[in-house]
Amino acid sequence: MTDIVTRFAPSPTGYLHIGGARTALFNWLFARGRGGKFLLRIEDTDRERSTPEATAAILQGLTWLGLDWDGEAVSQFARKDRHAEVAHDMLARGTAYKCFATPEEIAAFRAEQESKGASYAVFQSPWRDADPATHPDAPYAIRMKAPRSGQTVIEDSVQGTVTFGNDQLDDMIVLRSDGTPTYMLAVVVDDHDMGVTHVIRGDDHLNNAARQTMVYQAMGWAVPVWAHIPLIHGPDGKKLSKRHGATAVGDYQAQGYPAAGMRNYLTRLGWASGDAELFTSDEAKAMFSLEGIGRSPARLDFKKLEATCGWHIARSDDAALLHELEGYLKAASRPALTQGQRDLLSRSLYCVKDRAKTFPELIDKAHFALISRPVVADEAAAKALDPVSRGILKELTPRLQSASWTKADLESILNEIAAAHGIGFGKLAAPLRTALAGRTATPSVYDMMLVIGQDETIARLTDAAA
RNA sequence: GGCCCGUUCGUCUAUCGGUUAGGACGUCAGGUUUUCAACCUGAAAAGAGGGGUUCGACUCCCCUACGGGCUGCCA
Repeated sequence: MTDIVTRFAPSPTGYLHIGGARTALFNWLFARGRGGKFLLRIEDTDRERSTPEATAAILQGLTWLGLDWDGEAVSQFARKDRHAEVAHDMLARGTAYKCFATPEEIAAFRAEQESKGASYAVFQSPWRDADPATHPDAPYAIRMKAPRSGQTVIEDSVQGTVTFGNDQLDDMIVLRSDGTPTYMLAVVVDDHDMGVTHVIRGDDHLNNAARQTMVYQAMGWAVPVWAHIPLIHGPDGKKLSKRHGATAVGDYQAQGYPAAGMRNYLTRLGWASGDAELFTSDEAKAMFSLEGIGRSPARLDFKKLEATCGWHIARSDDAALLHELEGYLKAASRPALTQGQRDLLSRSLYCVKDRAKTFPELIDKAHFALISRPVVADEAAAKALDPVSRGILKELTPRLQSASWTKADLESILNEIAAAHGIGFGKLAAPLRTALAGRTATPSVYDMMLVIGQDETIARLTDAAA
């Protein structure tokens, strides 16, 4: 069994799309779960549309998601000489030919076919069987000499056996008249040279697989295992677009979704292994297989994404969580934490992290720890502070001065006060909550007091009682 | 137009000829509770339509409908 080699091959024409990220994830899971290699290749042969900024954005997106690749990212453009070499090799083998047809001639051919109402218009170059010597000095493109009859069969791990009639496939150009390779050639040459054994990519490439198979055959190379995965759709079932909101992985980071949750959610989108729903990346690597990939496009469901992320946040190590949260603040262009906030937030994580689904939510739950006096109460919280409750707070303060500041001690003091006034604990907790956080929805009053400490607690209660 | 792919609860999915069609998110109803969450229990909720094949089809075949992809000297 040869070692498994997968790759992710985006074109750097924009940010890393969420669908592309999932494709990368599947390749990563498959390779990493089987001791194989996961390679990265930037398909930058289209010089017009490729930008270094897009390349940087893609690498950044993969890095944030935690999808590490082996070796350096390969630039497809840098390999253009090798591509040309293979094209000429095909020429020498007689599996390709020089075509002098101009784009105008080809366009005219298509227009004519269309006007005749032909069901399909596969361009048949007159140069396929002509002697190139009759037209020696003109620029030419190199076209694949594809079989005109019979069929080409794709054995796809996801889609099954897919058969194409060769009469549907034209003699595609492998090397343009300016000497640059087309995608169809470059992708095959690179995958072969890089030793790629499994091509896992979007099913928009399924048709291409047939033509690419012809290149493999023309060169006598082993065809890789294909796995064409369905694309991701928006919540409305339509093709994912800007209109649906977040389509770039960077958007998800900026919205505060944790990377582990994104990986888990994206793994389950279009793939399943029994009833497994929530798992770590190590578990995912162990479970992942091509057989588990679904055949129909999946829709994005933000509610489920959030639920998944909440599970991961709750289980995160505090230090790692804090670190990632700070990465979120930066990505979202929010102010960084002060050292004091960092400490308080760190101390409060235990009582807020199992309540938050995203980082902004986590920060909101930890509001009581991040604010400083004077605590400003919102409208609903302010209602809990009436003359009676202020009196109780006043009475409570001296008791807290001498408390040992453990949960048990605080509990007995508060229960005692509540009992003394013949009120339920809830009646006492409300004004406390207002005094400590200025809000009606907070962690437990004990946790808040323990996190902010004795001095700060007493100061806030004194403020509120005044 | 041609070729190719797809279609199970609202959503993600399990099922690989025989199940009361299972799980998860969401929704709804209870419970727990110092608030909000979290958590626990329960409920409603699905095989696109039509033909076959078979003792028996969600599962296999065909047709239709709907959705998607490809059809470039883009990737």
